[in-house]
Amino acid sequence: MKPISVQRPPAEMFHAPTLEVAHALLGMELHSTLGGAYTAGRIVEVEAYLGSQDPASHAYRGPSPRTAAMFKEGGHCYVYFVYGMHHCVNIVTGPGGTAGAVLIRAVEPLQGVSVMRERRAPAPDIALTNGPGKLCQALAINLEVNGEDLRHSQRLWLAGEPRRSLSQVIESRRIGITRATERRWRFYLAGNRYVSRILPDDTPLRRTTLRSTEAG
DNA sequence: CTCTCGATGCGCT
DNA sequence: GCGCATCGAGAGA
Repeated sequence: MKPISVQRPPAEMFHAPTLEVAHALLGMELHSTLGGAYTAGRIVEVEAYLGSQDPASHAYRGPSPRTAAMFKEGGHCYVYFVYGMHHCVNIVTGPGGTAGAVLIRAVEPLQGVSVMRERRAPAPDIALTNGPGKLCQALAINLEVNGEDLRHSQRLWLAGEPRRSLSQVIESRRIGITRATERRWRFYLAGNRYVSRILPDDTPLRRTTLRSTEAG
């Protein structure tokens, strides 16, 4: 069994710029007691959505009943229902009134794998949590916890230390959207088995500072 | 492996 | 009506 963290991250991490929160979440853990069982997974793939500055964001045109949770303070979650059958979960970023969010696209199972198998049957183990809809099913995440404060919740919460090194992070274009596809705001852990998709033009994340010339 | 397509509910134009 | 931050099955390379 892989080690599980019990410590919640500092609440300040959710007030960093959304892209930084997306990076920091990689490697952290998402824990759930929803559906009458304890399940948890390590976050291995995320996408950033920058609210009013991002045509691909559900919040681009401002708040609506559906997207109200995105406008909460950083550290809450935004859960939505899509394609008539799937749920997806986001970590909200920034101060209240703004709508940054980080979609959790894949986790690596850490706890409650047998329960995940029951919930996801007949999927093979590799497909338990390697997609945004799949992981919500495995962790029993649904609209019941839309808007939950993950900083204090006993039903759904984050654990572990925010990531600092970006050396194992791959940058990619976002999956399944039709707008703003040129913005490479999908990030995942290099080599991780549970990443949902590898695209031909994926590249290691480049540092944006201290970099005056192209790579040699 | 890749591509295509149907399922299925709901928010928005 | 249209389209959707998806998934799984099936066909073909």
